[in-house]
Amino acid sequence: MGNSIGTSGPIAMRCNQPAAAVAHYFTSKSWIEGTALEQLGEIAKLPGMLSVASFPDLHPGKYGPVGMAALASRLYPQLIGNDIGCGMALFEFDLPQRKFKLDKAADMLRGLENIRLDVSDVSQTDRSLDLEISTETLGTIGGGNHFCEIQAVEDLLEEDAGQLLDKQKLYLLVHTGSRDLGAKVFNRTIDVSCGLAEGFDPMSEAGMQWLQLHDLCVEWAKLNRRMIAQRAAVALRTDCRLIADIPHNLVRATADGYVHYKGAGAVQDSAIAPIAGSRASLSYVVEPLAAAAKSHWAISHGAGRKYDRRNMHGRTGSTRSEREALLRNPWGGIAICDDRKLAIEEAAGAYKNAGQVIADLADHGLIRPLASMKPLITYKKVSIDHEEPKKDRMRDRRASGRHRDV
DNA sequence: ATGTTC
Repeated sequence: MGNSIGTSGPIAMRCNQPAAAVAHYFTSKSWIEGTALEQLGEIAKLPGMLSVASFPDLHPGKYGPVGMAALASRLYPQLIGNDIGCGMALFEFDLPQRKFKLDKAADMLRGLENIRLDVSDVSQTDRSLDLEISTETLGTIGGGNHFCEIQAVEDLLEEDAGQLLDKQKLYLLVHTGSRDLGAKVFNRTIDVSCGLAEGFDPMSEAGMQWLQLHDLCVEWAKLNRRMIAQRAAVALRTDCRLIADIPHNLVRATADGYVHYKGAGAVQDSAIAPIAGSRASLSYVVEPLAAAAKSHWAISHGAGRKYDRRNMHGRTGSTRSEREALLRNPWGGIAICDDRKLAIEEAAGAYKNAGQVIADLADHGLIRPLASMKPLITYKKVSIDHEEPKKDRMRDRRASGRHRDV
């Protein structure tokens, strides 16, 4: 019997192949749901799986756990899912904190996604891939856990952190991905393949096709984060500068195979990386260390969910004070989210403590925490009523004829 | 995750 790894045969040697080693880069202080660990075990048994790393923000996902990096000789599109290229990007505004008025800035940000963008250099169609490139959704946040957030440095945790981050300035953390484009690619991939369970041989037609579409989504998602930062800068009448952009939903080819990052920041060649907090915990800026080579150059991407979305309904938001609390944080910051269901799903209690995530990663020598960042304005979603720009701001904004359910 | 979808 030959080794099925690297072949595209429909029957893989799932039973004969020993499970890949699974490394845990978390401590007992991080609570990990049993389902997530079971899913991790299933991933390790996939054909061609070589090594799996898991992180303290690990939690269950639809096709596998979120918060892991998996090295394999085969390609598994379902491990990446539909939001191909999703990531976190940190920008610095050329705006001193002393000039910042929370309520005024929040009002200015409300029209964020209507600010005109020049997308003329984004090709509309990729003929070789038979794919129409979305431009309407470029520069938009999306739903779920996506956001863009104005932050300020809470604490510089290392002496040299002051060279990278300025306590007087304002920052923007953008968390979003490839929107409808990635979804289109994923749905197409599911449609054309008889099943994704055994993954793709990277040299097969289907494997190469997916990887090409994937690369496009990764680029589009990165551009999307830049466009959002650009729009936020225009809204606040300032400029911004990219500090770090770390994708956490993608595949990277290496000499050893293909690393599947699922909700795990791909930090190779990055001097610093943002790790998102939640409505209840600070975000962090960290330095990935050389030891991260053993975790396939992956680290956590955020606090990690404690409760899934459905589980959150009924837990909070029933009283007026609870509803108001959904849009405030302990540092005096606010959230812009007109969608109450979304606000409940993203409530403070839905997430684990990002501080513990950071501590666990540091314990394992993967990172050096540089700074904690406090949330000032978290932009999530604005309703149709608020999408119409105010008359006196029509100059640099475009009226939207689009509609969406909220 | 998706201008989602039961």
